[in-house]
Amino acid sequence: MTEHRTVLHVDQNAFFASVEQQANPALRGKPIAVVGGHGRTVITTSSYEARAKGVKTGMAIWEGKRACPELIIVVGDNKKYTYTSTRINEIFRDYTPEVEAFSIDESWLDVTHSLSIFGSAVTIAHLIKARIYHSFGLRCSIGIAPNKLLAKLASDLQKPDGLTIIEPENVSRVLERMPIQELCGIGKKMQRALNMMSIYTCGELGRCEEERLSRKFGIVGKRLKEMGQGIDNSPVVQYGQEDDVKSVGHSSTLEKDISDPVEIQRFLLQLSEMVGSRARRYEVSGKTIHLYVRYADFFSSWGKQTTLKSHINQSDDIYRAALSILNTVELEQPVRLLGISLSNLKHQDEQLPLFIEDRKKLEATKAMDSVNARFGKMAVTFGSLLPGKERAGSHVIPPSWRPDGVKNIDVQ
DNA sequence: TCTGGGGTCCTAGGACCC
DNA sequence: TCTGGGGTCCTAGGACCC
Repeated sequence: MTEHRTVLHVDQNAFFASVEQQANPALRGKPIAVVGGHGRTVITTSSYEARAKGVKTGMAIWEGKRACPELIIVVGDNKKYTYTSTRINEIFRDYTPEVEAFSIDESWLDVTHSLSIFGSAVTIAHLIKARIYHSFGLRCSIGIAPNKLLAKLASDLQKPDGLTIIEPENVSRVLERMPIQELCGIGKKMQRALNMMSIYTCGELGRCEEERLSRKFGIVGKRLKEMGQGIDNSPVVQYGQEDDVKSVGHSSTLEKDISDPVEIQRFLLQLSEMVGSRARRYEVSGKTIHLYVRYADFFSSWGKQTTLKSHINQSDDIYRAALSILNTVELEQPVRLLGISLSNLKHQDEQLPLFIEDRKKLEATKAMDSVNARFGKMAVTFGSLLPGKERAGSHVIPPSWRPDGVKNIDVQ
C-alpha cells in the first residue's frame, strides 16, 4: 500500500468581483457584477453582496438589476485577473512544485512531500491564505483531503474564506449524506439519471453495484462508483507536464444578428485570425476545422467540421476552410454567433517552406503576429477586415483560462 | 430586455483498409 | 458465393467543467 496523499484545493472567492473591489475601494462592500464589454454580455462573477440579493452567474444585466436594483456593473479587465492569478500561483509554488491550475481561480496543490518542511497541511493553508490576503486583499476557500476530488468538494463546503479538512478516516462519514451533485463531474443530466435510479447521496452511489451503473452509463459506471466512495487516483499535474492542447477555438456573439454574407465573411476572417494567431503562438497546426453557427432565435444552431489533407495554422487557410464549410449550408436565419475551432493538432516543425512564395507569406505572418503581440490584438490584420462595422467585442476572460503554459487564451 | 466563451471527454455510426 | 473481425479515421452531438 502506498501512503495517502495530501491535496489542497484553493478556490478564490468571487475572484473577478473581489479583484475589482480591491482595485476600486468605492466598490467594496457593494453589490457588483463583472460583465464583458459587449452588447449581449452576461454576468461572469458577482460580489457576495450581490449574490445575497439573488444575482447569479450567467444572468443578463437586466436580470441582475431586476434582482438587485442597486447592482453596480463593472466591465471586466482581463489583465488584472490574469496578472493576479499568475502571482497567486507563484505563491503556491513556494509550498510545492506540484501545482495544477484548474482554471483562472482554482488550483490543486499536492503537498504530500512538503508536510515535513512546513509541519502540516493546515499550516500551509493558513500561510497561503495570509499571503494572498496581504498581497492582494483577496479571500479564498481551501479544501484539504487525500485526493483532488475530495479536496475540491471540501473547498466548496465553506465559502467565503473557508478552510475545510476531510481526513482519510472521515471520508465515508462525510460522503454518506452528501448529495451526488456536489461532486465535480456530476452535472444536471447525470444527477437526474442517478436520481431516477433512487441514488441521491454519495453514500448510495458508492454502495451501488458497479454492474448496475455500468449497464446504464457504460465505461463511466466504474468511475461513478469510485466517486461515490471518494476514490480518485488522478495526479496533480504540474505546470509543464500537462497534456498537449487538443483544440484552439474562438467563438463570439455578434453585437447584432447579421444576414449579409459579406459581414458574415468579414467576421469569419476575424475569428480565423484569432484562432490562427493563437495556434501559431502555441506552435501547433491542425487538420480539422469546425464551424459553429447559432441563429437569431438562440435555440437553433449547428456545427460542421471538415478534415483537410494537411495541417494548417495560417489565418487565411483557416478562413478558406471555414468559408468552404459555410458555403455547403443554406442559412435559415440571421446569425447570432459564429465560432471556429482548430483540432487534430500537431506540433509545428520549424522547417522553412520549400517555395519562396510560401516563405514570404510565413515571414509576413510572423511580422504581423509580433506587431499584434506588442500593440494588442488586431492592431494589424488582413486588409478586408478594416472597414468592418462588426467587431468582436471585448470579452471578459472565461474562467477556464489557465495562468500558465500553452493553455492560456488571449489577454485582450 | 433576453440568455458568454474557453475547453475536455465520451459515444455512435459509417468509411476504409488489412 | 458467402462468410468475418480488428483497427483507424471521420463526423456529429452531448455532458461536463470553469
